[in-house]
Amino acid sequence: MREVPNRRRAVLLMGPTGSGKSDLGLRLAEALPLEIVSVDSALVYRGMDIGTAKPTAAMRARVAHHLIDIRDPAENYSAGDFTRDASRAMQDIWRRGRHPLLVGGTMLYFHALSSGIAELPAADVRVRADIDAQAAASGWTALHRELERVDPEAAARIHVNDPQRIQRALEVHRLTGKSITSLQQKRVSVFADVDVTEFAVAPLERRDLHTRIEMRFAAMLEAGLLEEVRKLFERRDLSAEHPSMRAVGYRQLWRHLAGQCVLDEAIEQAIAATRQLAKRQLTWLRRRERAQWIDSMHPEVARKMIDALSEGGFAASSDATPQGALC
RNA sequence: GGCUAGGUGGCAGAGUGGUCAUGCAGCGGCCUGCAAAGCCGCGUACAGCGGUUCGAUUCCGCUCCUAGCCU
Repeated sequence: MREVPNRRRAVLLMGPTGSGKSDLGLRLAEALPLEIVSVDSALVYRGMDIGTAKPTAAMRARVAHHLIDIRDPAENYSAGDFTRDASRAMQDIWRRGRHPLLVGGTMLYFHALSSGIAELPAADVRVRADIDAQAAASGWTALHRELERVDPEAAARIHVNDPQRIQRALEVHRLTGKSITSLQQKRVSVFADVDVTEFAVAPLERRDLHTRIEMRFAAMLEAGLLEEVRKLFERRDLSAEHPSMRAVGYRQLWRHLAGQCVLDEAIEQAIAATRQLAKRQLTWLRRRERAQWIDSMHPEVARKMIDALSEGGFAASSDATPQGALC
């Protein structure tokens, strides 16, 4: 008698860049009735494969992956877009009688899913251009003062040197006439009625993570990352300002292609930027009280996780080969 | 062996007789529609040993080390 959970479940697999979570996700999904939902702000872009360590076509043929290659690099993607796309993907998966395995390192997206995200207006190019022009003319301090008038609470928590957030708060106010603080009050978690299991995977030692990051970037270059970036660089409609081109690795190699630094410098900076990204991801991870920490350097991580999930009521996938779960 | 110029925190690089360089890296943190983004915070460093001085990273001497030149 196989247990058929009537409650909707979801498994979260979170980890810093280079922790090996994609491979791990694949193994879990092959052993259990799971489909992968990518939680990654860079994997959404088509044509950005090597530098994002995107799961290969072969991997994606073995297990269903969602929210990968859904945007052109010239387009923008946001936490709001993600939340909408992810809920839809999860609904579909549940409808198929399976469970979503959310794998990734974009911690704001996980946060939006768990804590919910308010219904705010999307970014508005015109309003942003206006604000930028104002900033250029009178400085961000003046805009921060303006925010103080319309939304003192936001002004109190947003630092004067944080243009990105000052702009967003002002933008929302100009678009709605209401303060972002008041609008952010009501938010609904996508996981309100879902049984969520959270895993945080990372090497126990920071040194190990740094070594992996360095080796992985070298491998990416070997695999043709510079050529991949060059293709994007040569597109007339992309610039260094595009969010996609601000991604780690792409940004630094773009600078090199633009003649702003030599290749060695770009490489060094890209690796440092990756380490910094991983550090920020770990800061988010430490705050997730419900996460079970898994040492990604341990040889049997996959086995342990599958066991943990099976004990938690996940039925083994009937078409899964046992070996796939072992190593 | 002699002469000259230097030795500043992990690296780069200013400076001063008695509060603080700074940048990069690193570490900690923040985080609600650009998040692989944006932002905040954190370092008795002044080669060693003596001396002068109320006080020395800063002045003097010696030692060691480095670079260049000379024999």
